[in-house]
Formats: sequence, structure tokens, C-alpha cells
Amino acid sequence: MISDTIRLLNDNGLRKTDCRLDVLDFLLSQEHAVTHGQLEAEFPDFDRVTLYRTLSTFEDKGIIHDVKDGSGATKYAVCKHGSCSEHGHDDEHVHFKCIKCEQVSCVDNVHIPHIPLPEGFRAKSKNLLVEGLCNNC
Amino acid sequence: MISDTIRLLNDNGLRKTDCRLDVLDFLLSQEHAVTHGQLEAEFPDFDRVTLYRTLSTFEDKGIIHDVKDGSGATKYAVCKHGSCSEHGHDDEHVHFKCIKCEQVSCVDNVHIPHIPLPEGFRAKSKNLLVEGLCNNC
DNA sequence: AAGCAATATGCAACAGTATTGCAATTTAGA
DNA sequence: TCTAAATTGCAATACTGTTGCATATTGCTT
Repeated sequence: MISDTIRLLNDNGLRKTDCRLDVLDFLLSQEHAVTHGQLEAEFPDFDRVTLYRTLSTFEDKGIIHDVKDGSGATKYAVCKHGSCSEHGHDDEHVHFKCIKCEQVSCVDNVHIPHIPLPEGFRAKSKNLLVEGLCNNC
Repeated sequence: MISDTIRLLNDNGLRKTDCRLDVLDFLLSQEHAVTHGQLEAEFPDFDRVTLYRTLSTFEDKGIIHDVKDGSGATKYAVCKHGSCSEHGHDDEHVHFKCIKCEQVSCVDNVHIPHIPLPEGFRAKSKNLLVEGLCNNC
């Protein structure tokens, strides 16, 4: 729904430009994390730099978060449950990457247990990438 | 010790070239994961492509593994305890990245517990990146 | 609805990471 | 010492991402 998109932009004090509306609408419709390259293919009329800046803006506001899945290109997905904002992102992310179709999705509601670190080390955030086969592969 | 280096190359059926000897010796001496760029600075006489290929060869043989820490450049560290080989790497890696000094190190002897995945998903490997402050920062 | 200041966009240029093809060199073994 | 196979260096190229700046658009004010 385009109204979700508009509300998200309004709530975050962002101007409603063509690029932001289209990109955010698209991101909200995706089941999997998407790369800048996919956005470029989806929206050839927007400049690639504008797409980069749009992603960056959304990330700064806590609307989306990035996923580093080791593929070389950063992927992005919409943040859920309002656990992120411009004041900081959720400090715990679990992502699943299928080794066959290479799709990446967020695994929600999973708590990563305490990891014993060497003396003097203090953890601030944790990022877990689980790789395997998804339900379609 | 250079003899550890030579033994590793021999055990993996790799020719003892200048580049491999120097790079592997260097990698064995490092506490933290290193990037290709660091190797380039350390060994300006070897071509950058050769360094890439050397890293790739070591990785294929299970001598080193890569660490994607989100910095843009892949880092590499020597595999411990012989849990890796050319038949496959250890399926569980925990790495710590200091948010201040940006050094990355392997956290050994930590088992990542079972992560509940949605119906139909099967995990093959897990990669956990913990970020925080190290004992020097 | 016209004007204005702040913001966003498009374009060009550039930086860093990584890969490929190919000719020349080096290695390990006969 | 000779040779085949493996390795290296070089050139070219692709991909990801960033920066500066002029132009266009947005949202607000009048």
C-alpha cells in the first residue's frame, strides 16, 4: 500500500520525492533483502547515485538495515517492529542466506545467546549469517 | 618459523614459491585477520593479482579462511586446529571486530547454539560477527 | 498561486576491491 | 639439464560505492 510508504516518510520527516516513494514502496513489497543493483534494474530512470543516497537516507532513519552476506554487494531490507530508528539500529540481526537461490531473508524473534569473549572484550552488537537451504530449494 | 610454512605448503601439495612462502609466513605471524591491501603494502614486489591468487589458493586448501567484516575489504586469517581442508571449511565461525581499532580476530572454542529457523529451512553453516571494544580499546 | 530557502537529484569523475586472459617465467621431477 | 605443468606479471576490465557541483524539486510562507 502506498499509504504505508507515505506514512513512513512523513513519520521520519523525509520529503516525498518520486524516488523515495517508488523505492520504499518496492522495498516494503519484498520478501528478501535487495541490492542496489536490483534497484537499478527495477528503476532505470533514477540515477544510480540517487539510489545509493536514498538507501543511505532510509538506513540513517532506521527504516531499512543492511545485510552483508558476503556476496560483495550490500543488501537491504525493511526493519520490522519499530526496533530501529535514527537513534540506532537493533543491535542483533540474524539473516539466512540460501546457498542455492542466494536469497537472503531476516530471521526474526531469535535471540543470539551470550558469547563468551576473551578477557577485556566487550560486545556491542551481533550479526549472525546462517547459510543453508531455504524452503524452496 | 619458516618450517611451519614449508610443512603447510608440502602437506597441501603446493609448490614453494617466493610469494607463497612469504605470504604464508606473514599470515602465520599475525594476531588479526589481514586484508589483501595490507599484503600489498607488506610485499610491494609481488603483483597484486598474484597476492589475490595466493590468498585464493590458500583458501581453497583450507589453510586460511575469509572474514567479511563489512569494511568493504575481505580479511583473511589462518585456520586453526586442522578443522578445515580442501574438502571444506569449518561450518562455524565467530569473529570479533573492534569498533575502535577495527582489528578483527577469530574467537575460538565457541559453539553457536541451534537457531530456530522457519519450517523447511536447513542450516549448513553459521557465521557470527560480534562487534564491540577489544581489550586494548 | 507565486516566491523562496532548503533539500534532493543528475551527471561526471574518481577510488577501492576483485577478476580474467595471456605471454613469460619458475618449479618440481624425470 | 631438460621438460611439462604450474605460477607469475601485466594489461585490461567489471563492479561497488563515494564526492563535488550545478540544476531541479519540495514544502513552506506569504
